[in-house]
Amino acid sequence: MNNRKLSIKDIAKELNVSPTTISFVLNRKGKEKKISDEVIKKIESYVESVGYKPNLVARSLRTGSTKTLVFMVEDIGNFFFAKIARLIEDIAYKEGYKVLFCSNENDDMRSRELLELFSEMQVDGYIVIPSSGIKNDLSKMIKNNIPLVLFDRYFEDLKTNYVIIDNYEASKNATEHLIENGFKHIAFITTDVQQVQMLNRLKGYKDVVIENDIEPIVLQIPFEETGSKKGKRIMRTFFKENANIDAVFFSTNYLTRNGLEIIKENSEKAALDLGLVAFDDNDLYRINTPSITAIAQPMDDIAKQLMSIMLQLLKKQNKISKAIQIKLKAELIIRTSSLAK
Amino acid sequence: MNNRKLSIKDIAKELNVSPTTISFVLNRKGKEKKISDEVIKKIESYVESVGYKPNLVARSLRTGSTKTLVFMVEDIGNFFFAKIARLIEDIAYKEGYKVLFCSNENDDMRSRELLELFSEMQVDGYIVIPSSGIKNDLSKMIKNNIPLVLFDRYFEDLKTNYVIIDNYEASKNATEHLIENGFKHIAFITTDVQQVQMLNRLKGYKDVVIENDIEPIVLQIPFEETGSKKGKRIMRTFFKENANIDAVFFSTNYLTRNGLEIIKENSEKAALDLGLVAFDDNDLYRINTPSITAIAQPMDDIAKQLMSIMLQLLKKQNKISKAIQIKLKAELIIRTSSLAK
DNA sequence: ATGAAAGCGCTAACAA
DNA sequence: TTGTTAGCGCTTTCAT
Repeated sequence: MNNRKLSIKDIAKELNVSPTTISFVLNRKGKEKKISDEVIKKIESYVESVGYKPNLVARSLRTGSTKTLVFMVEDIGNFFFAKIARLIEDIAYKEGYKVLFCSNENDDMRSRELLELFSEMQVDGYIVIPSSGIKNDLSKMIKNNIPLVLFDRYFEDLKTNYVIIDNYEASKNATEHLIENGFKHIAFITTDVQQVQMLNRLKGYKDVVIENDIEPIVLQIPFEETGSKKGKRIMRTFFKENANIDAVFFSTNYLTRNGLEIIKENSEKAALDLGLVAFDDNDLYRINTPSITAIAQPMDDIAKQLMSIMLQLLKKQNKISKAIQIKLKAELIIRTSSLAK
Repeated sequence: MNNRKLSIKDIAKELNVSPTTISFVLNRKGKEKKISDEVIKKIESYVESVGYKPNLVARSLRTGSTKTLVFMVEDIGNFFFAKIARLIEDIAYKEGYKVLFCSNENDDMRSRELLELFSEMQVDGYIVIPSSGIKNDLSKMIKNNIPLVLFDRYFEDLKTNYVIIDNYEASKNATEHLIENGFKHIAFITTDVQQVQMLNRLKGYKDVVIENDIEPIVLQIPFEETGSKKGKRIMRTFFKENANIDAVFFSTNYLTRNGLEIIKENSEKAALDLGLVAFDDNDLYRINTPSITAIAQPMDDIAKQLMSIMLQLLKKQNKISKAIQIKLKAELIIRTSSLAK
């Protein structure tokens, strides 16, 4: 019933060897440091038998590295982010890193607080979806040569590493697809946030629609209201005032959810007749009636690229090289909701 | 361009005070330790001006507490777990704790590795969904008085803190509801894992069905096959061999997803005629056609209770009291999928 | 009202 | 081939 945890010192005393030797053996540097097989065996078997576990906090203090990464998104409860988180987790642990997930609520203050906290925690690297007002904070991190990779969005005038998808093209493809299927009054429902990824989605839609001599019909819901009663009211009014709409393109997943609900309120029949495309796929779109056409981001690839960049940064600290910027293609998964009626 | 981070020592030298004094001031013990206002102000403003940030690793080594919790679930990418994670995160950060999320894949080896890692990291507490073979590991933790709360499931013969829902009752209610709506051949689709929560769901179904002189129709898919092609084949065969089924009760969310897909393969019409209840709610069930009746776990409450227990444990270490065990009620959200056809 | 000094558990440069 | 020793940056007891 010895309560206090064993330390290297205790073991050293017990075995009549120095802490150094034990440290070497434990870190598998035994051979390298030419510790005799006999001693190695003695230490290993003793350590095994008493179930000694090293204290990582002490090691981190000494080495300056915590082997911990941060993964910061808007909301870790969101389907898309949760899935990416899972993929990141897998890769990170395989490489010997733990990862702290956190949600910044797309809020600058919160982002700042979190970044500060993690900096105090001495985490080794950051994978983040930036809220729109933290460019300066990120810029400082970059100057201090802290491993940082953005994703989902970025700042045009900030030389950061990032992994994004080609939102413009994805949006164009989806809009073209709707037009090809005979829809003439295509609404685009989005938020009013001024983030590159959202603006590019909007632009993709607009460009195609105008090119085809179709009038854009855009609804921009205030960001704070995307989930609220008021937001729903705004959508309801929008549909009422634009009764001629024959297709809807939702720019992000929570808008799809709320939008579909409102569309169904009126009549299930109407819902079936409407052309439909959603940005971001969901497991359940496949089994919906009608199954919902969606733009699927390549989550596996995003996670892989993020971690590949991160691991590179982690290795060659200091050697400042230019930013790695990766743009991936999203896939339009055509299901029945967007086919000619 | 001073690269190295400032330490308390540096500041002490600069201001001609001792590290002790600074530590007191930084930890808001200035008043308590009767440091003069003048010195307090001097230190605070200097610290502010140079942007000094304490090193939490060093603090943890010294204090023995990392202010970090672990939240371990099957798969953090799963809708239900991700939502709870988000709620836990909120509460934890408010209380000054960070939380490490991780997925154990319901695998004992992986669970063990993770627990070991976190123990080495000196985390302060554990909130976990246990895989079935780690009872002994948990038992050891409890003996060592490590703050631990289980959820979703537990071991009958292990005196742990836990938060669960009344699966038996939830399942009974759902089954009764289907019977009341005139369904006579109700299938129950589940996995073959021998976990309390799953067994209770099965039992709830069976008891009600037998009580009503209805023959149970149960499909238990091997756990490893729940997502695989083989699993789908098993389901397909099951539906073919039990053509008289008029309602299906899915015991968990991934089974619902795959099951619905298979049901729809044959005919969308058939899918509409089938009575349907799913364990665990999903945002999209509401907007499905038909909207899907689901058993919703009280996620908010689960998160609150988990953290409330955890915070209690964290406070009164050592004082071994008896296990806190909480059973919450799930809610049957009746939508159209389960109504009399 | 403030400071000196020890020590948390580990690693690594240097010594032997 | 192994040991001595000095810290990593902080907190806290004890002294003044």
